Amino acid sequence: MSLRYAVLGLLARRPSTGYELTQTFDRSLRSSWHARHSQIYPELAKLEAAALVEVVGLGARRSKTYAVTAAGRAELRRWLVEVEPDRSQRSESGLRLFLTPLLDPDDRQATYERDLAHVELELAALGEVQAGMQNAPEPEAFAPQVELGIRMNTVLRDWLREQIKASAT
Amino acid sequence: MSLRYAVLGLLARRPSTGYELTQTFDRSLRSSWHARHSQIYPELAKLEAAALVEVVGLGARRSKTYAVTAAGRAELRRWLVEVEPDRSQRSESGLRLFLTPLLDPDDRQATYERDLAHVELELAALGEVQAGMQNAPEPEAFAPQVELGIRMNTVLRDWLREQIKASAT
DNA sequence: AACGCCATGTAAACTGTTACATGATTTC
DNA sequence: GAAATCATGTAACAGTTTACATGGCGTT
Repeated sequence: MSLRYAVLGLLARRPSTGYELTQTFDRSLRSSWHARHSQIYPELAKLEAAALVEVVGLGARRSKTYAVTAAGRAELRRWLVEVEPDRSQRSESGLRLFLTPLLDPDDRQATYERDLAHVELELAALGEVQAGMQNAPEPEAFAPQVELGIRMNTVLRDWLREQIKASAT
Repeated sequence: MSLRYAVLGLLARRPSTGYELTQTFDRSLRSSWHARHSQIYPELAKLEAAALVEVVGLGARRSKTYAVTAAGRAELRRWLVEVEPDRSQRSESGLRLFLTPLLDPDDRQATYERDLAHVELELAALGEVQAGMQNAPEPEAFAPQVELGIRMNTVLRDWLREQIKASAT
């Protein structure tokens, strides 16, 4: 059921085509939700049928720009404030981290180093998002969310460094 | 494909019945992976057919205790060390946090406070896990993983407090 | 006119949840 | 002996991924 609200929420940020949503899922939302175009296009059709979004423009290559309707905005708000959140998560990386103590020291250190390299790339990418946000086209209130991402990744980076140092002994 | 390795990994920690695995998924693994018994029992049957686990004991109420085989351990190691991790995540809470700036200040503050209450419960639960780990029955190398969970939740708690304070102005 | 990217859509296979179903053992 | 919990399984449905399919537009 979350996909519906993910799409609704992204469209509430700015009207977009299905193609643009697909890219936003890959870029901004990859750390919490993911969806392929094969899921997005049918969902847009369903949302349109429910009058929660509408086509506000046709562009090149028969692209359709969607925007949320008033009803869509109300439904998004209702979900965000009134529906009890599902707190369960699904993270293969989390599972791997949980199981890493089962490995012998060499393998363990190798996987921690692989993870560390990835976290550092992630932090660099988030730093760029943060730097590029001053000259954003629209007033962006999402700076704190980026900041949270940076803090989370920093904690993970430091923890990985500690584990690597500890297993080097 | 991760479910297979989640089950294999939990059995590598200690031999268990399907019922016990279900509980472990709910308790220790709820922050990164989740599975219901309806998924676990068929997976155990498949793992047994692939000779990665075996039944090592029959208990009361026709319960079966499974343990990983040597082949299972090798396969788990191969996955952890050699298979490129899928870094994508699935977290409804993350999605909600990402969309919260769309709400007006009152609603936003209310959702942050709901989240804060939940994070504080989570931290309390993790504190208990940490405290109860000294007198664990088996040598546990999972203390750092618990520590990481605590640090992550602490960062989130502090961030939520900041947002609440900021929106109170 | 060939290549690459933009853009949308559908079908089949796989994964995960909810609901149905049954029986054993312990506790009161 | 009734109720609660332990314990395992299957079936129907919902959600997700992978693969298939098609065509438009811009560049070289």
